[in-house]
Formats: sequence, C-alpha cells, structure tokens
Amino acid sequence: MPELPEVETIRRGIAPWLEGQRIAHLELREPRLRFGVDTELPALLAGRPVHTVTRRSKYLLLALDRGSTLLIHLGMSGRLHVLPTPLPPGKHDHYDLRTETGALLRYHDPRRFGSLQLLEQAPESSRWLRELGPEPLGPDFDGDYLHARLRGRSASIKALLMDARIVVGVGNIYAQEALHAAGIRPGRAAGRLSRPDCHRLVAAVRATLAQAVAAGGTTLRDFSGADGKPGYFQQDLKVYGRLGQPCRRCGVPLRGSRITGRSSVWCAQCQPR
DNA sequence: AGATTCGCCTGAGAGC
DNA sequence: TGCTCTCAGGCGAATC
Repeated sequence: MPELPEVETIRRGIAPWLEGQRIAHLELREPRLRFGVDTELPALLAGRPVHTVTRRSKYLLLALDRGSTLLIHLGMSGRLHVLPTPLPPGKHDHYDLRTETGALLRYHDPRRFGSLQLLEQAPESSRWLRELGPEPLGPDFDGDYLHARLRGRSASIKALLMDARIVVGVGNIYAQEALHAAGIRPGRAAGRLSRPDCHRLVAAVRATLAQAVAAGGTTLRDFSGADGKPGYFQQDLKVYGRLGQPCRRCGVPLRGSRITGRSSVWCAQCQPR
C-alpha cells in the first residue's frame, strides 16, 4: 500500500532508467485502471523524451516534451518494476513502458486502483494536484501551519492527517505511527490540539516519513521497490497492525478502534489524550 | 462547509 | 477441499 515513502522509493528506482531517455513504446494491455486509461496513449507517447521523474504527493510525474506530463498513481496495490531481462507478462501486469535504450518498466496492480494519465497542462494546476496541501518533508509543513489548519475542526486528528488537502502523502500506516511517536490519540478532535501538540506532531510525521524513506518503504504484503526488493520499515512499526500486542515503548497491550472507517491502533499509556 | 460513507477492485485469511 | 464472508485501502463522488 504505497504511501509517500513507497512512492519515493519507486521514484528513486526508476528515475535513472528514464531520465534523459526516449519512450520507445507503451504496451497497454489493460486500460481499465482508475478513470480508464486513454487507449490512444501508446500513439501519443511513442518517441517522446522523458526529461525528469519527480514526485508530488503519491503521484509520479514524468516530464515529457511540449509541456506534457505522464502522471502515474499506484493506487494501493500498484508496483513498478524495472525488468533486467524481458519476461512474459503475468496476470495483473497492465502495462509496459519501454525506452529506446531497452529499459523495460512493468506496471503490476491486482486491485487496479492506480491510474495513468497524460496531462497537457502544467501539472500543478491540474485538477489532480491543484488542491493538494504541502509536502510533509518540505519547508511549508510546520507546527504553526498545522495548528492554523486544524482550528475549529471537529474531525479526528488522524482523519485530517490523512487528508491530502492539509498535508499529502500520509496514509493509514504513517498516520498511526506518527501519532504514537507524538503521544497523541488518533481519535482526538483535531481542533483541540495545542500549538505545542502540533509542533510535536509535525516533527513526528517528518521523522517517521524520513526514516521510512531511508528504509526503502514498508513491505506488508505486496510492496517492493523498482528493483523488486522489499522495504524494511515494517520492522520499525510501533503500532500499525499490532492490535493487542505490547507497546514497544511501555509494554501495555495496544488498543484499537475504527476512525472514519479505517482501523487504528494506539497505546492508551503513551498516547494519553 | 464539514464530516462521513460509498464504490471501485482482488487477494489473503478466517470460519464453516 | 471449497465455499462465503470480511478486511485491506487511495481517493473521487455522493450523501448526510
């Protein structure tokens, strides 16, 4: 389930194979991804250069010529692998992107929640990116900003931490981890967080994500990097998926609940309010 | 406007 | 063994 660290891991893995190369061919075997992939895309992409591979939120942006951008989202089960040698496509291998130097990128996505779209406009003003909040590891995400955005909001802090309009890239795993690290209960009303709470939480979000990026992401079931290797942040998880097990910090059994439809685990002792 | 739920998907695991 | 049920979740759309 790719969140920011997993997408960043993929970006770092594929960028050296794509930047400065030309697209030879897109083989689109299954256009029924999210929103439906334009079946004209192979014709539109053939022969075009890839200048840069960047990330915004959980999107990968391949900057092409003429101001176009190929926008890739991995949904929650998407994987992009660089294949050292061509292999016959398997089930759920929905597209291949081949460069003129022969690099082969293969997209695999059992749940098909991912998307592939060609933008002809500046990506940051597209409907997909324009409403997004700041990058959690960037300079605009700080305690004062978060405090201002949470003021007056009655929804849980966990729900708003996962709201991409407030801050991007934080999904269910890292929201739970950051809240544990900051000592804040996930179900607490966001508007009731003090300014120091917000500073602590921002520091925890940044530290958690940075550690996860350094570890190559979290591999639970199906995530792996562009080289096919799994991440290893899962061994550092303090609360996610550990309902009933002892808190790694204090030993008390971890509690769980459902917050806006998503499972949440926390420590009643380390996260008092 | 804000809060919450639904729907899109398939695979894994539990229970019978 | 094999069926059915539940859960997982990013995120846009729909609903409350």
